[in-house]
Amino acid sequence: MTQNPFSRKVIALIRAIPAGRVASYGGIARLAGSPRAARQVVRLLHSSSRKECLPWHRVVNREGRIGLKDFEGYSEQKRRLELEGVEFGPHGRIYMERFEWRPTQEEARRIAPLDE
DNA sequence: CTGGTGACTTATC
DNA sequence: AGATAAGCCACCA
Repeated sequence: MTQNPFSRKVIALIRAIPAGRVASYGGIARLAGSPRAARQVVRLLHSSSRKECLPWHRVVNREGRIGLKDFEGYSEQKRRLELEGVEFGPHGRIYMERFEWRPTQEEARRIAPLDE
């Protein structure tokens, strides 16, 4: 399991993304208290998405585009999202203004307390 | 310790 | 819109 606070928060936050919504790597990192740690979110998705049963497909990049390459599961992620009602526009870009999950400060703190 | 790496992001052109 | 560069940070060989 992940012991350090940052990792635990990231895991908790990803788990909290509602179906039909998405979050960005940087957004999760920001909610977890480290705005610059987007690449650590990626690392955790690699190491824990399966073991922690995370809704990994709900995490995309800031532009609303899927980060995976075609041979890495791009189509599976897109399929999972579309199944949840997430809509893609031109250039495989999700309408983030409609689908990005933006919890309030209080919700975020409830999910990932700052004092761990 | 050092250097390489990544499902990123921001700034610039 | 696409390309490039630099910053980022935890992990790992």
